[in-house]
Amino acid sequence: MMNDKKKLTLKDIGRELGISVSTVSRALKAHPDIAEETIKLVKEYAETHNYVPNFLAVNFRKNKTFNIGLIVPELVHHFFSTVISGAISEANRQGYNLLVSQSNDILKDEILASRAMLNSSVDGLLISISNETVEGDHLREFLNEGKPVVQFDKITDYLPTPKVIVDDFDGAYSAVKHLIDEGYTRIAHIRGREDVKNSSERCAGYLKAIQDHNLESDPDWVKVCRKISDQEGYDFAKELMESKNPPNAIFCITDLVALGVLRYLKEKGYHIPKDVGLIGFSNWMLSRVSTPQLSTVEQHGFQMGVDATNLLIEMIGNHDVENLKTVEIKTELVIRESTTLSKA
Amino acid sequence: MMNDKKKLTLKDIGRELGISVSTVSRALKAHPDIAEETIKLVKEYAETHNYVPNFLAVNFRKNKTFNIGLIVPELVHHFFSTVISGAISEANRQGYNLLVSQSNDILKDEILASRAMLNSSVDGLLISISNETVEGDHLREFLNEGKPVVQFDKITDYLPTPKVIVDDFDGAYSAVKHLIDEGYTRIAHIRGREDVKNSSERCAGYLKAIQDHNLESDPDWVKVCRKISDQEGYDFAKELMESKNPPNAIFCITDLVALGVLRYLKEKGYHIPKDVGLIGFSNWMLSRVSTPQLSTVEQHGFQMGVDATNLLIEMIGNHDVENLKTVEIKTELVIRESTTLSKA
DNA sequence: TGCATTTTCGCAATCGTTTGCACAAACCAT
DNA sequence: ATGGTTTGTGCAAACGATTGCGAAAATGCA
Repeated sequence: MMNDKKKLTLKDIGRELGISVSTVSRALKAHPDIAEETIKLVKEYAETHNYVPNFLAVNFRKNKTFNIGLIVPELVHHFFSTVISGAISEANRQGYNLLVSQSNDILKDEILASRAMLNSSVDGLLISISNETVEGDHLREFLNEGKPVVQFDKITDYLPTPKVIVDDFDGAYSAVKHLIDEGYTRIAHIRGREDVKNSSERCAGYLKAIQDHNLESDPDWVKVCRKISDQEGYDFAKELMESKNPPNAIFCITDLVALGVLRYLKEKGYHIPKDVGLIGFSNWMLSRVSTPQLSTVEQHGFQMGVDATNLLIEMIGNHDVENLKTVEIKTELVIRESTTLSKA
Repeated sequence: MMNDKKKLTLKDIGRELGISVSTVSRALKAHPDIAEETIKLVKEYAETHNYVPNFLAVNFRKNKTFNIGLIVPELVHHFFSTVISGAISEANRQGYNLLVSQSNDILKDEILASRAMLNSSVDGLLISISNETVEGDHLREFLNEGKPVVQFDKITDYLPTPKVIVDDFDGAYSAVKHLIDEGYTRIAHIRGREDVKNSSERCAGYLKAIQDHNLESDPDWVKVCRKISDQEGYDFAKELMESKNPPNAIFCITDLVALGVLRYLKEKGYHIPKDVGLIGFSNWMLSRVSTPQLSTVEQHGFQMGVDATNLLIEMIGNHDVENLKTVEIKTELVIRESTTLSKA
């Protein structure tokens, strides 16, 4: 019994009340031109008869959808889902809905997803680009139609849009500084691909911290992950520890990789944090429930989602404002068991 | 330099080509009434001038948005984000976009989210209800407007909608049977709240397996989590193992809880799987990267997202079809180190 | 050649809401 | 009373695409 009852329209109300459609429309938004009396009459009728505007018509008329698009490389990912959570929260608060899609880190998929969103007429786009995205012509299409784009986390500087990013450099620096403060002297880093900005920033922060404290550094102590998997962590840990010059602490690009490292170290009987210090990045749930619990760097993903959404909605409002601001979100060191040598 | 160039409309094309709007419209969809020649002409013009229909207008006219709403209790959750991933994939494949929102397991938020979606005019809704949802009047509003709803995972039988669920009973049964096959005889269960269907189903499967194999059972072996946290797992493990009648295997409602159990057991020096067998549910990434790796039950969340979306889109097509089918997705046992006593 | 089809296209209404403008009624001041 | 302002309302166009219907042009057949 699909109850396909026709929805009430302005025309219906006008007919019933013996007034014109335009008056009804204006009365409902309490336009100053309309008599108080009429406004009350209309509003009451609308209320009791449960009038709800046809948003398809409104959107069409206003050329606005109150929908925002969001594209991430991967949805099933602690950090990104946290960002999305923040974006939804803020979008809803401001009366917007969020359309979500993912690129699987494949450019072709990202283009498809963005086209689908452009078509479905979102008012703006939040995007964390795929590893394969460089030029981003598909994103320019948004700008060409006057629809704002805000990049977050994984960004490209090729596109003239505002950006919301984590201060990766600083986060990495303080993670490594923490290791140093705890007394570790031979610190390795398992990083991500060179062409991904976040991973380069973190690596730079790592190097700077080492340098600032005049610690030994060894090119062989920097390993490059391609897939950011725990298995890579395991394998690189093996490589590092079996080398002629093994480190006594490892800073990993992300918690998952650190967990792989942890697995290797425990398997070989190393004591953590006594023999080897270990710190990750991102503060996934993983890091809190592992044994020992992993020290890590909180990225405030929720806040990133909120900020990016805010920026975007602001731009949707002021169409003509050229906004190229970059918001940098400060990280926060989360110290747990895997690095607290001083208390071990 | 917001490039607010007006988009090309049918009217523009008609004017340029000296034909009427209606002919242009029909030509673009190769209507049989239109001459081949005209069709080619129009299509070529549209192509080279990059015509793209104004979907706001189309949607308004057709009273359809090609958007689907999806609401889950929690977005930052391995299982749910996996389901969403499947839903997005299938929705996009069929030309739909997915609007995502979350209820935080709070009824009030769920109502807000569903209203927002109803307003923004989705064509249908996928929902996994919050723990607080019982009657679901806010979901009836969808049905009343002729918009189909499909429930998945966390469902209520009060609503006349199709459902896609995991065969929790069977999954739990086979998990426990696996423990039994491995030689465990005293099996405890840490379950979820009684008023949540999934957790009751799993508990029922557990009990049935125990009973079918004539194993000892003890009411004190069934513990009830309220928040499904790892800390609860830790605490209940302590309770269980310190009791007068400690079990030698534990089946947990979810991997996270199992991880808490694992933490306790390792802390107290129990060997897993030799001293105590441990199996979780859901196959989160957590379970694969813990030490020892956790046995668990794969729920095929991605498939659930795909199936639910499929069902919904089918119903959007056939508005009048009364579809109350329930799709039950089979689970799959994932055997890892934490239960393989026979090989330990 | 004349009439009946068929082919091809345009007119105009429609979806529901918004909004510029005109206009009538009511008011005020001179 | 006259002219001018204020107040309240309605008319009609507009947004862009779709579609039923009618009509002109082209074709077929006798």
